[in-house]
Amino acid sequence: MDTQVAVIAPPKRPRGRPRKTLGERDDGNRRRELILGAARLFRRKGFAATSTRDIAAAAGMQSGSPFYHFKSKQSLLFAVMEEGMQSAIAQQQRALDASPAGLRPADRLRVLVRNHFDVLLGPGSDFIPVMLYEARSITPRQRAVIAELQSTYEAAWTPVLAALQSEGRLKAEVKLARLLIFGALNWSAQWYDRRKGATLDQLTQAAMGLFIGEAG
Amino acid sequence: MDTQVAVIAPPKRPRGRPRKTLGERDDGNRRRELILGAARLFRRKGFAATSTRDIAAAAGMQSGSPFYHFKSKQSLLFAVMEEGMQSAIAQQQRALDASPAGLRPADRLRVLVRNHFDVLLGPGSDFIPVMLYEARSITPRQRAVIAELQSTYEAAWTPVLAALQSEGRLKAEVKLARLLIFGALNWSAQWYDRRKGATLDQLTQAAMGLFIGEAG
DNA sequence: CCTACCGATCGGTAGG
DNA sequence: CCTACCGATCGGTAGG
Repeated sequence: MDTQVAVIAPPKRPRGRPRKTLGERDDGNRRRELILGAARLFRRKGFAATSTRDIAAAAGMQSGSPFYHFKSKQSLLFAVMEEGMQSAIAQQQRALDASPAGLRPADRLRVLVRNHFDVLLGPGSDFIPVMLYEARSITPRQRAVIAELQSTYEAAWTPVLAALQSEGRLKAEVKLARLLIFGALNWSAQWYDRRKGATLDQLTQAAMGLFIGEAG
Repeated sequence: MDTQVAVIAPPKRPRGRPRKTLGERDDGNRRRELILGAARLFRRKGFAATSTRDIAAAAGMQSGSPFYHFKSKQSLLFAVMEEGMQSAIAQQQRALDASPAGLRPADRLRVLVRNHFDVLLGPGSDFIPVMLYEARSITPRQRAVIAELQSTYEAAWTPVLAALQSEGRLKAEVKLARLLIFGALNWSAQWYDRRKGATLDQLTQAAMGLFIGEAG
């Protein structure tokens, strides 16, 4: 009679994993799921308070598996930030491309502000808030990469603000104005509730009124 | 011959503790040192990434000693926030009391903005940034206490903004304007560097220009 | 407030 | 990607 070593078989894949459609490869899919889940958790609980086990569970994995895709928890955070910035840049470019050619500075600013609220508060957008609030948890080198992406994003704003200033509609130094404006917008990630209160259009209207006296 | 159990005597009080001046009691002093050190560490590294050992060491204590003064790490965080808000309220009240009686709304706003920058960016003021960025780490009940204090602080702003709006100088809904304005100001805690760049007066000027078109 | 300690949890890894 | 695990660290406590 041979000895039964494992009396109780461990449940196989206790949490449901996303089933693959026939013939569908998921090369980078699990990696994406990790990034998505991490973004959500990092935003809700903060980077330091989120365990890699939380993240693994959110993707239906075992506790050690995230390290097959990412060499460290920190590199996962960096991936969230980098991906967030890259898609924000792309989204902003699309918004600008979709707007009429001869737009006057005030209307151009409105496009940028409205799009920024989308990036920040739109559905499924935890990436940018995480980037904004967890910067101290990445290395200086990683921070430099993110800063570079931020510069690209902000580059679209500077000429618009400069034009408004020379029109006399923006009464503050451009560089400080940009910092203050981004503050006003970014802070909304802390208080905005999609389910109640203002719509993103109303928010945009209020911001435009505040910054350049554009009446509703 | 008796057995020597402890061969190497542990160093007594390896870290220098603050020496007491003759006759000076330090009833609440150590508690204050803990709060002060915690505020600095929470701001620099974040609540979750700061260990109670870090905090103890900053106050020259052993690792278990903070729990003689606070029942948990979280209650220490709450103490930082509560104390921060209470002194911010007091400081704002002093600023208002010290300003001339018949001040017009725009100048009253300037006093509030300038004082807010002081609260936020002045020397030794880690308390408010910690309160702003670690709200998710306290209990709902504690959050309610902080929210009450914030209401008191903000109460001074609402009539000023309402007056500016009816003057036509503020072109946005008062409630949204207040949220956007606090965002613009609060965000400065993320980027302002006391050692370079603008002074707090210049910051105030830029903010006034942006919000109500007050030219330099 | 210190000493000595505990149970829990954490990020990460070797080997498959 | 899972299994099984490790060393380190953490918040907190009993007893003095």
